[in-house]
Amino acid sequence: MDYLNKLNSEQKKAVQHLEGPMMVIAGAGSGKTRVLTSRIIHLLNNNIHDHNILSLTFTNKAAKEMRERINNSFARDKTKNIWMGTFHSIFARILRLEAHQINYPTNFTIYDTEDCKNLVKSIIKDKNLDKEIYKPNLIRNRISFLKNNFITSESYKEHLDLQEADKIAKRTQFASIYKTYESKCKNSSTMDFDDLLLRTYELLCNNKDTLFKYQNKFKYILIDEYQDTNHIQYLIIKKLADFHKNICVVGDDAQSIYSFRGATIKNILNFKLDYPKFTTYKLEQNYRSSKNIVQAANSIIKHNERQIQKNIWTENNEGEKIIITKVNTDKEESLLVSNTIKHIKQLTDAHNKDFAILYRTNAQSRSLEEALRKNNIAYKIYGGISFYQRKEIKDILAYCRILVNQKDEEALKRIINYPARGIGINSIQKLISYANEQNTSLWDVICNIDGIKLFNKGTKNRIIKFKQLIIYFLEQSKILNAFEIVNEIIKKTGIYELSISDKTPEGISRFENIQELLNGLQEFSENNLLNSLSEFVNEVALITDQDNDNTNIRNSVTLMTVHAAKGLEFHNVFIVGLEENLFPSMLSLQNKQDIEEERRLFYVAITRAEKRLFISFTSNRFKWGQFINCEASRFIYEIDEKYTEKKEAKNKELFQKNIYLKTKNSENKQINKTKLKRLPKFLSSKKENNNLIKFKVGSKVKHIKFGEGEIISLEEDGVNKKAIISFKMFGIKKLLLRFAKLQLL
DNA sequence: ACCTCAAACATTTTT
DNA sequence: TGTTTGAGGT
Repeated sequence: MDYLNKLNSEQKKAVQHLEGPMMVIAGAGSGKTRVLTSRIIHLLNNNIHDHNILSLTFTNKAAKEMRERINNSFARDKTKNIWMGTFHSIFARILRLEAHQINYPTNFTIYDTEDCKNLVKSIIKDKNLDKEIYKPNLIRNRISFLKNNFITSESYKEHLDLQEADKIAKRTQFASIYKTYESKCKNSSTMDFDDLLLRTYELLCNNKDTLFKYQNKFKYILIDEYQDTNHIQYLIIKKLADFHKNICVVGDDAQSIYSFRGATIKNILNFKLDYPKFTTYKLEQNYRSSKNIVQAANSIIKHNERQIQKNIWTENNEGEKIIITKVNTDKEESLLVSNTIKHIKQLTDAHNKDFAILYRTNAQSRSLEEALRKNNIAYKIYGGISFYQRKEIKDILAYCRILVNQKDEEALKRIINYPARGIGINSIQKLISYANEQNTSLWDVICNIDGIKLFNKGTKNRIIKFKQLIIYFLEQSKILNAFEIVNEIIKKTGIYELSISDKTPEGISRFENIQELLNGLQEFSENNLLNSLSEFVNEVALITDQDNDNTNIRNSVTLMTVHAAKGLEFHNVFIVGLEENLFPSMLSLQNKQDIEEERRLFYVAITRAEKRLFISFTSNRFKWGQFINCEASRFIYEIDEKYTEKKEAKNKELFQKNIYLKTKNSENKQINKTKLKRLPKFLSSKKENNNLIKFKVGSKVKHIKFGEGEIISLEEDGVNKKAIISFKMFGIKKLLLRFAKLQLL
C-alpha cells in the first residue's frame, strides 16, 4: 500500500476508482504520470490480470517511463502482458495479429511521412498532373486529414463540401489521387501512420467477433493525454470501451496544442455525452512550480473561454518573479539569454541541464545557438530531422524493409540505384509504369525482367544483378541476426566503403550515424533473438528521436519548440520571441479558436518552469533576410503584473538604455528610424514594388493555403503593406502582402 | 550520371 | 537569411 501513501486525497480517489468511466483532469505538474502508474498498480493489486489492461500514450517515451515505474513495484512476469504503448504501436500490433481479416500480410511495412510524400509525388507524375496545382505536400496533408476523420476515398464521394473545396482549388483529380494512393499502399503491403488507426477502426467495425474479442480482453482502458486524441482515435477508443466501460482518460484541456494535426478538444469536453455516468477527478495541486509561476499561468489561461473550470494551486514557495525583458533584436535576445544563463550558473549551483530555452518556431534556434557557442555553453537542440529520418539511415533501413516486405515500393525505389549501380531515373520510371500497367508490384517486375522487352541488354543485366543481390540478402537473413545482416548489407553494397571514404564534415557525421545505427542494432539483436530483422523494422518505424533522449547524461542546455517541451520540466526556463505574429503565430490571428490554442501553448511554456522563468521579446527580428518590426505579444499584457518584473539587463554592453516593457513610444521612435532607413532598399527592388502595388481593394486573389478571396481593404504602405481578404473557404484574414505570395486572378 | 547555379521557399509535429 | 530543389550544362 506504499504507493497510496504518496498520493494526495484527490489522486488517491482517482487511483482507487475501479469500475466505470472516469476522467481525470490533470493540471500541469499535478502528478499525472504518478496517478496513471499508481492506478495500474492498484488494478493489479486488486487481482485484475495484466492481460486485461490497455494503456495508451502518445509517445514511446511516456509508455517506457510508465512501464519502468510499474516494474519497480511488481515482478516483470506479473506485468508483461499489459498492452502499453502508443496508439500507433498498439494498433499495429492488433493489425499484425488480425492481418488476415483485412487482406493484409502480417509483415506489412510502414511508410513514414517522407515515403508518403514520395508516393504522392509519383502518383501525380504518373497521372501527368500539374504539380503546381497538386502540391505533393498539400495533397498528402489532405489525405492524412481525411483519414484521421474516417473519410476513405470511397466515402469522400459523400462529402460534397470537401469536393466543393477541391473544385474551387481546381484539384478536380484529388479523389482519383486519393484512390490510387490507397490502392498503391495496399498493393505494396504497406500502411502509413494514419492507416494504423483507420484500418484498426475498420477492422473493429467490420468484424464483430474481433471486436468482441478485444472488447473482452481490454477490461480496463487507460488513456494518457486525452486532449490530444483525434477523431479516429476517439472512435476506436469508444468501440473498445463500449462493453466494459472501464475507461479512464487523463488529460488537461488547457494543454491541448495539437489541433493542427487533428486533435480535438471536443473529445475531452464531450466525454460526458458518451459516458453519462462518468466521474471526474480534478488534480489541481501543482507540485512542480513556484506560486508565482502557477498563478501567472492561471492568469493567462483564464482569458480562454473554452475550458473546464479548475483552480490550480501549489504549496511551493512564492519564488522569484517572472522577468520580462524587451530587447532590440533577436541577436540581443540571444545574448541576453546566454548571459543570464552564465550569470545564474555563477550565482547558484545550477548546471546546464537545468536550463531550457523554448521558442515558437524552429527557425529561432539559430541566433540562440550562436550566442551559446560564443559563451561556451553546451546545448542540445531537439527537433529538426530525427535520427531515423536521416538519408543515410533511411537508405540502410530501406534494404531492411525490402527483406521484410519485398512489395514495399518506396523502399525499393530508394535502394534500386543506391549506391549507384547504373539503373537511372528513366529505367526506374519504366519499371514503375510497367508495374502499374500490369497491376503488379515493382519487385515482381524485377523478378520477371527476362520476359520484358522494354530494356536494353546492359540495363537488364544490371537489374538482374540487383535482383540477385537482394535474393542473396534474403537467403542470408534466414541465418543471420539483424545486426549481422545489416553489416553484410553495408559491406556488400559498398555503402560502407562509400561512407568511410567521404571525409567532408557532413560525410564524417553520416558515417558516425551509421555506426550508431549498428551499435543500436547490436544491442537489439542480443535482446531479440528470433526474427530480429522484421521485429527491428517494425519497431523502428514507430520510434522517434525523443525516445532515446539523453539530456541528463550530457548536461547541456535544452533548446526546443514549446510543442516539444510538453511533459518536461526545468528549473530555469526562457521563453523567447513573445511577439505578435510569432507567438501568437501569424496564421492564428484571425481566428478565436486558433488564438486560444496559441494561448494554451503559452500556458504550456510557462508551466514547464520550476523555479525561474524569463520571457523576452524584441522590437526587430531578422527574418528571411530582412528586419521585421515587431510588437510585444498580447500574451505579455495578459499576465497579471503582480507576478512579473520588468527588469533592466545586467550587461551594459547589451543594454545602454533602460529597456522596459511599457516604454512604447520613446523606444519605438528610435526603431522606426532604423526601419525607415532600410525602406528604400526594399522599394528599389522592382519585383517587390510591383508585386505590392498591383493589389487593390476589390482585387480577386488566390492564396496558396486559403484559396480564392477578395481584398476588402489595405493597410499601411511599403514593405508592411497588409491586405484584409475575405476568403471563400477560410473567412476573413489579414495578411502581410510581402509574405502572402498572393496570385492576382 | 554528375556538377553548378539560380530560383524558390521558409510557421507548430507525433506516429 | 540559409537551405533545398530543379533546370541546364557537361
